[in-house]
Amino acid sequence: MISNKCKYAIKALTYIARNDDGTKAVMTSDIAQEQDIPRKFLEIILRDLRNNRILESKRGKDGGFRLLRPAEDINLTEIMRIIDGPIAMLPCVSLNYYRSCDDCDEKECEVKGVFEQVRDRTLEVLNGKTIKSLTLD
Amino acid sequence: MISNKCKYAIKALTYIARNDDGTKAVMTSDIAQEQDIPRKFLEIILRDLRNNRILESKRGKDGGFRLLRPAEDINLTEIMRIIDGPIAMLPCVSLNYYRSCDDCDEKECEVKGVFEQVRDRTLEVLNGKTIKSLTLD
DNA sequence: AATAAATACTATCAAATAGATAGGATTATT
DNA sequence: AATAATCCTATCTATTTGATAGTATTTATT
Repeated sequence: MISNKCKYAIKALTYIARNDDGTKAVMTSDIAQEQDIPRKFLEIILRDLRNNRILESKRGKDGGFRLLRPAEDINLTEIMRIIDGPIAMLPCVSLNYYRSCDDCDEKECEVKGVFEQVRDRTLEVLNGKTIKSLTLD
Repeated sequence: MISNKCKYAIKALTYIARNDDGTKAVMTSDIAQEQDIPRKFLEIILRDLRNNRILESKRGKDGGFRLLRPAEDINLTEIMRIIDGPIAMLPCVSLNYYRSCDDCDEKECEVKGVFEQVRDRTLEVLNGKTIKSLTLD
């Protein structure tokens, strides 16, 4: 399961991609209202995405958020890793958040192989998905 | 991520499948020691699997656990669903634990489609894996 | 019948995570 | 100066995770 937070992040980014007309930034309150996301919680999420160089922000009146890169260059995996951490189902199989298992010898672990396959198939799908591709449905 | 509990369950079942020689049941303490799983925690897991008709148990001296069905008839998905619940990454996309989203209209949700694909690819792998297949590595 | 050895059951607990909410500080525009 | 937006810090509650403790019950053996 991905967290609600992560789903909110994806929906927010998609909304921003769709609604940035180039004239002014997209406001938290608009996103919150349109996408039905708790506003204060969304603030945290957007700040997080900004700190991770997915968004840029502008403060003060007419402030808001804007994608720092083109929507077709922002991959879903990147967002999921920022918000939720590993995509893999086992730490010992994670490409970006690898941690070894205490309880098994990785050389002969039977479970590991299965979840490497799951990871690869999952990434085959997710690597093909960008914020841009989500706006085209 | 799957829980430790779920990984323990899979490892325990694989151990039982490999070590049941037909003469006597496999004991919790042996599994715990060999697979490096906290014994009391493992008790809970095995009881859970027994209550869900994956294992049968025998109490008292020479007691222990045994698969209720052949290892090739016990699918990984079944174990994962018993221990961790849904396999899908979103409730609204789960085949066995469906729950609707409060915050989106499923008819036009852009996020849903992606995670349906992930679910399908994941199940393609997991549906092909049984406890038996894990013992053959 | 007593003993030993196993599972079954109930209760509890600590730490982490999820999912927020509150309130004020800061910045930019008008 | 007023307004409207993000930024920041702190806090909170409920749930889940990952266990541990202690006792009751059952079975095989002696």
